[in-house]
Amino acid sequence: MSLSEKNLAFVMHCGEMGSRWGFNRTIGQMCGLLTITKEPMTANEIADTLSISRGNVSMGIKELQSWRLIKVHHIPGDRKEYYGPAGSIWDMANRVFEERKKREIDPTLSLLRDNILEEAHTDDERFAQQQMQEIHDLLETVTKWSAELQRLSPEQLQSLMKLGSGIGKVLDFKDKILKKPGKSE
Amino acid sequence: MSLSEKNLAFVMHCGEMGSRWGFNRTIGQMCGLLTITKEPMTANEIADTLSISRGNVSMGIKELQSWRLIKVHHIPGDRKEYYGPAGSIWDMANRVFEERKKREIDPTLSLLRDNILEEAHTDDERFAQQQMQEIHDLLETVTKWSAELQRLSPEQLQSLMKLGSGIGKVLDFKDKILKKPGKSE
DNA sequence: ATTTAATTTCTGAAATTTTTGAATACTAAA
DNA sequence: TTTAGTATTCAAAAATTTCAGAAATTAAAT
Repeated sequence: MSLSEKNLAFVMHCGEMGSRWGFNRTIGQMCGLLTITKEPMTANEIADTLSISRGNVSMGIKELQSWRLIKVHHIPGDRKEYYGPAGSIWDMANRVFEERKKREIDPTLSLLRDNILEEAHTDDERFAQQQMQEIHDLLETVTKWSAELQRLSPEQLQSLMKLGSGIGKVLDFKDKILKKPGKSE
Repeated sequence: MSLSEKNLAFVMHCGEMGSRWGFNRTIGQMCGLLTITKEPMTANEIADTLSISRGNVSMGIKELQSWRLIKVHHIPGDRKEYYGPAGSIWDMANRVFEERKKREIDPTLSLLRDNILEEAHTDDERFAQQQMQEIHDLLETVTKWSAELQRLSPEQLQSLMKLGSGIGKVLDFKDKILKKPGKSE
């Protein structure tokens, strides 16, 4: 199992970006490799292709599964496990996004909630609390919004994405349109 | 300069989240501290408050400045530098987002572009290239979109964010409304 | 110019993270 | 039950990152 020069370059790039994307080098490489490889690969093939230890691959697989980025395939009469991407590119991006939200936003949101509930005593605390409130509100909006996006049908999403600079126009219309009953929130 | 228990908890939390947010513990703490502290602080105050070395603070400041998250204040007749947040919470979130895009997406986008330009020779390469094309298109859409969002006025953004589940409805209307001329892309 | 106050850079030590590879566990077939 | 093929675990080694503190630098004040 050896990669063409270009494909190798891509896989290595994934490794280098790995840590920025939330995992480590090896896992980034594995993810990249499985994404551009047509047929699912065995753990040993992965290890050989990337020149890393078998144990490392095993850990990497576990991690990628916890991100729900890869899935296992089986071939009848063969007891090896074959790994491939868990879905489309779009699916994978969504998973990464979701998982990162869980790790990067949710814990902070929860801490902020607790903190905001308590009463501020000093002036310093009052100012701090205001700031925390703002952070909280911002994170909550983002959270709600991403949940909203995930709820849209693929067509709607497509439509929204393609909107581009049209978004401003549509927003302006929105006010006129949504003059239905009263409160909605 | 000592922090109340609650504020300390927040600052330490920022430290723990630091690496997930793209910097390291110390820098996370510094960022949190400066954000909830009303008055700008000197490097020494920061070092004392967080019990870290003066040199470390200096490096942290440089890093936070490269993220454009803090700015310097001067007090007439005082040659120390005072550091405070570079803008509102919203501004800061934007900066982090922007900066991370620059670090996490742009390099990949550029690699993918190069890769896609070349011609695929083998079947494996063809498949790989298809996948890369998809990743590329996705990242480009995200990029364009975030640029679009940044172009909106704060009011429009507010409006968009508050939309929540209304987004679906608005999208449906959009098709009817935008039945202007023909192509828009 | 010299002194003084401040900031920045640098180095190696410490802490943390990643990786390996041998030992162990698992599982299906013989 | 045993064996063979496979996957997983985990302690130790390697690599990387972070950090304190000293030395160097810069800039203001005298």
